[in-house]
Amino acid sequence: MARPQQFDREVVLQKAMQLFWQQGYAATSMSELIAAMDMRPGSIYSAFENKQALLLEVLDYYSQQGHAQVCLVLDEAKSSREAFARLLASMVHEMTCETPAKGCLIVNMLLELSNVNEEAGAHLRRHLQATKDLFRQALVKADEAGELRPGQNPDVAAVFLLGTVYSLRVMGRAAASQEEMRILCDQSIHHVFLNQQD
Amino acid sequence: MARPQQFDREVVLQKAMQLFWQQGYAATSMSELIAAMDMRPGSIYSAFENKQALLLEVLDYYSQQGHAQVCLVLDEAKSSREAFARLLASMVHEMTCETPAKGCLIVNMLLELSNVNEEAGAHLRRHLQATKDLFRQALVKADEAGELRPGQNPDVAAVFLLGTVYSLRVMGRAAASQEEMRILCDQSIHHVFLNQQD
DNA sequence: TGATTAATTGAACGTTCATTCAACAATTAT
DNA sequence: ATAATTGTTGAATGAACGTTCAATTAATCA
Repeated sequence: MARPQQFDREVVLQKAMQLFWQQGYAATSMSELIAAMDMRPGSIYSAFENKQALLLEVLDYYSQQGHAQVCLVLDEAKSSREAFARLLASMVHEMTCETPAKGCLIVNMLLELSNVNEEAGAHLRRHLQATKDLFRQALVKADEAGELRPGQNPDVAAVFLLGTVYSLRVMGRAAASQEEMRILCDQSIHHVFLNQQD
Repeated sequence: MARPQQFDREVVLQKAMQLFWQQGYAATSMSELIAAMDMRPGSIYSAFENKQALLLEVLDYYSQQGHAQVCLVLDEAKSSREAFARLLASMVHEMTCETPAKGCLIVNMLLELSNVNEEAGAHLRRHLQATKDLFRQALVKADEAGELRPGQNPDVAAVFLLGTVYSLRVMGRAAASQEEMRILCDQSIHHVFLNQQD
């Protein structure tokens, strides 16, 4: 028995996410958010509390989507090597299909905010830890299936592959070429996994 | 025949650098710079033009110091393997000796600014390209000395090792452990270089 | 010593920022 | 219809931002 919301929460969250992703947190003003979300100040503040809370909800939304994407790719491939190769390749595509590249919202915000915004920093580190756990989980199976190179183990490989992801995220913002990124991915995959014919 | 400057340009640049490094560009206000540099607004503006120009000079200063440090380490070690191992180890130390870790000014600023500050972005990409060139140059010698693993070459290895540096920079801000960083470094060095006994 | 030059000072400027709120609109329940 | 409830609106708010500038200070030179 009241007036219904005119906006779709997920749609306006995506609009806000695009801006934060492209420009960063501090460089995105409420005026720009108001324009992009097509909402008036009062509506935004009644729906999201304030700019900080809006950011946190955007981060959670991105995080959830990211993890779903990772799980999907890791689960449907027929080997761990192929799974991680596809995951890295999709990131290379993501880092190069737009100019200028937006990079990764999480890594961008980690480097912009982790020292000046404790709450955001905690969200971001939690996400990265969860991603590492997903990697590790997939690599335990890979190890049991004998897919890992001698000297590798799930813990080491998870650190190494997450590091490769970080590299790609930075290279994206550095405007590195697709070729360089592919080289890095190939090297990393080759370092962790046995060749398929083995 | 005029009043001499009261401040040492390098000293106040370092003060400004510390703030930008710790907090980022947007999160560092002129008020904070005024306090840290112990200069009044007019002095800062007459010496550095404005906040943007101050940043660019800080970036150039950091860049110059960074390259000097890289050259030093790469030149004085008795093998390329040891040179890069020491370089990465010093970065691990840099990423973990302070809490919260400041990371790397260049990578921090790249992820905060490259999409919203064209001039800063250009400076940052130029620095990263120069670093890659330094790496490549050292790796050409390593290749000639037969230090590289089969399948490696200076171009590929430079991309890979610069990627490792990016990983460390992000891990620093993610509050990763020294142990994780050491694992990543060991893996990368082992991937690129032959074992010393070979 | 007085003139000249340059550096320093700090109050003040206009702008933009994130945020608030009273008035208004749209829906449901009675 | 009317009351009750909630969402929307947009002008207004105070604070903080980067920046400016007239006045002052400190040095050199004639």
